Amino acid sequence: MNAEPPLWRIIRDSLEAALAAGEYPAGTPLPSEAKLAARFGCAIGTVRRAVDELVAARVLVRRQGRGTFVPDIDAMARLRRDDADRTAFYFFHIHPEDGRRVLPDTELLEFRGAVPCPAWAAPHLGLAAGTPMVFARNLQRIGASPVVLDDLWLPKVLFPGLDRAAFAGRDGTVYGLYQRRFGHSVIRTDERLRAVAAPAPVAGPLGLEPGAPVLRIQRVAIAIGDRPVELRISHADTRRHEYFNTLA
Amino acid sequence: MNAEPPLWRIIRDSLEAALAAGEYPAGTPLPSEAKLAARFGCAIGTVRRAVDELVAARVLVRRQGRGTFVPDIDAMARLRRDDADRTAFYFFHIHPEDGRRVLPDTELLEFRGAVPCPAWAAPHLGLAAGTPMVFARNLQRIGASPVVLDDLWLPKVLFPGLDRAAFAGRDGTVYGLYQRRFGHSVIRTDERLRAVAAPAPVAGPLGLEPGAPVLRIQRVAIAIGDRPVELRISHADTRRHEYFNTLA
DNA sequence: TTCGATTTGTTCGTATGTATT
DNA sequence: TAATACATACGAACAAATCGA
Repeated sequence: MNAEPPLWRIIRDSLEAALAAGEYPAGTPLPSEAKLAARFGCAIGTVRRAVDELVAARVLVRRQGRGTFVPDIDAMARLRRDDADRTAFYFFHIHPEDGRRVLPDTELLEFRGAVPCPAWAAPHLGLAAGTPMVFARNLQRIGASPVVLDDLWLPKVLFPGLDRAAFAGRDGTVYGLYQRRFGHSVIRTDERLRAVAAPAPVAGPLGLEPGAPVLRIQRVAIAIGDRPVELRISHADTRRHEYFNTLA
Repeated sequence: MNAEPPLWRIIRDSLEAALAAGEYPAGTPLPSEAKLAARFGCAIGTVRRAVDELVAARVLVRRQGRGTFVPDIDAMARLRRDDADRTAFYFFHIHPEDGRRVLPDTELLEFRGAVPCPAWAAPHLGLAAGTPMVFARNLQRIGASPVVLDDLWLPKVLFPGLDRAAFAGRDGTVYGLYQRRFGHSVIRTDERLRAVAAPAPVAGPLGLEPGAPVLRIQRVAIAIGDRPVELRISHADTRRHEYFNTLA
């Protein structure tokens, strides 16, 4: 009874699996549409339909005359720093209330190369409590003032050899680091937001009174192939900044 | 030097303009792709490309064997009440922390058919301060407990004849009412979130102490044709509920 | 229930334009 | 300039879903 899925869906899933397996990292183009059509034994239009889906899901980008690529997260951020285009800021949602878009400066406050996964964090990443994790605490400044405090939890097995120097000395965003060095291209985030009274360890770095209302953001970053790669707990001071969200 | 836009984009914009002008309301199908192709003097594939874009933007939905329609907001909500599908809950982001998805029950606390637009609200809707507005205050309950307090501001000129009875006696969501009665199909929202100390008028209905941290959501709802139709200030008690957001 | 008309969904193939190297 | 790769547009055939006669 089960009708088989259309050919373009088979091709799309096949491509996504190859991308998740690490073929065609961010710099290298996929085979041309003509070659893919030959490989799959189908018309070029069918390949285009499959790629269209992956482009819509932000897994791939097309460059006319050049080829089709996994997007380079940091390259997009660099090219469009003061642009109105959303894509560069896809994962950076805290902006000044006047609507300007500015990428934050980040200071590494703490780094631990191997800590057991807390029980509360484990289910969000599909892990068992106690799994070895990398932990980092970042303070993000927009302009001069501290605005966001991030706690990052990374499954150690996905980030082999990541140490404090590599983390702090990265060139670009943490997601760029994940992509370039470990092949994890983040394409989606699931976020849960709450208003909470600032705990003391959060209030201090943000320059707030303990108990002041802060925005608590729990984010799971998901890489190509639906693999969760990072759990992040952020606390944001929203007196002069806002969390922007466009649903379209 | 300015290359003219491709044909499919011209067709897409033409269709969107027609939809924004009120042709083809939610129940009635668009002309078939073959008819549209004849009308625009192009191939059927070109029409499909244009419609593809509008489907991706959630402006249209296709039904094989039936036709292409503007989606009926309430019908989607009814069909998928306890479904995992996101679409029905596109505009309802507050959910119990356990992840269940439940549509809230709404109680109308206040309704004013004609109030001048406050100066702080005017720019968000592209209006002048003092423009006549409809104002409503809703209390949303999830399960038994009050969770969200909404203040709605609607440009009166867009909602002629809307009175308390029609507003309170609606069948379905407010966005369903906007669509069925006034032809405003909301397809996008821009939201700005902050954590604030609950003002007294908010704390009372939510059963909170004044000053407790609450999530403040400022939302502009945008209908087909990029027309802002509603400004909503919500305050949510996030002790037992969360604001969910998936970026994909 | 069956059948046919209508409409969208899938797949094929071709030709030409535009951007990049 | 030439080769390559994606973008646009055309056209055709058949499949699958829907609806009414």
